[in-house]
Amino acid sequence: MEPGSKHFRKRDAILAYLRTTDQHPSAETVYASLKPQIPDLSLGTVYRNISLFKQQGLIVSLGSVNGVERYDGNIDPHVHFVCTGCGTISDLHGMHVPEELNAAASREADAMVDHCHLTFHGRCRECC
Amino acid sequence: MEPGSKHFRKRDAILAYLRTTDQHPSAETVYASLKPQIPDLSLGTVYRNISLFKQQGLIVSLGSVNGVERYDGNIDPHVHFVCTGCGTISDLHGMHVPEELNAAASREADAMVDHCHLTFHGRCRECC
DNA sequence: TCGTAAACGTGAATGATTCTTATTTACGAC
DNA sequence: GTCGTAAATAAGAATCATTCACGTTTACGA
Repeated sequence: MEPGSKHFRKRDAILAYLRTTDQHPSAETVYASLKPQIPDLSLGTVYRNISLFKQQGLIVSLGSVNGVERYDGNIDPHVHFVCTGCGTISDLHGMHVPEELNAAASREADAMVDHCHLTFHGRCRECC
Repeated sequence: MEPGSKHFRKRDAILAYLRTTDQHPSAETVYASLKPQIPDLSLGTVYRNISLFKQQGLIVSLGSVNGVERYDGNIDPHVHFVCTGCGTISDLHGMHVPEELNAAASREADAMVDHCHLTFHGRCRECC
């Protein structure tokens, strides 16, 4: 938002939160995290804006873990690890999917591929 | 089931269907596909058995597409393409995630990785 | 000050999935 | 064969994440 404007206050807070955290939160988590600072925030607003950000490509969905969709405000491609015990998602910045695989996938699928997700699943140290 | 036994009739039909198709169906799709042959099949049975198969490692979940979970009866690791238009999931048998990446991920995540999913997203020829 | 459109809060609606409960089924012991 | 038991099931209610509908608030420009 423009400085001094109160327009889009909540929308911006939601996006800022998603961009700041590395927790890959759910909508509920975003809501719970912002509620103390923004007492009149509603869950509907969180869902509405998250869905807007997704459309605009400002955030990405990481899919659902235990039936709850998770989001990432860091849109440059990276690899994830999901703990099947506690549901924690963490970034694996040390690994990369070679860009050229997208082209290979396009060819094999006979489709227009625009991105891919590489996700490892297992149990973190705390969960086993 | 043992030959000659009628025990586990529906359970086996569900597993057989999942192993036979390459459609990566949802629970609803499994139900609709088997209903004609098994008129007294119920959706609850499909969900119950799918959840059992998942636990036992007989099938894998591919995550949700448009809010609906999808399953694969082919449990050896392979790559998928998901069309964001029509929701079709197809196999990319020509591509592989090198086994040794699991070890690298274990190391970086400090966790016990047991499998990974590589999924490309885009639009199939019919959808654009 | 007024009009307008975007953003929002609230609560109802939706829909996939899970749970509950009573029923059916197969099989072993007698 | 009959009875007891445990697994599998059908049916429908319940749950819960997400979306929708609608009336209200807010900011800004005319």
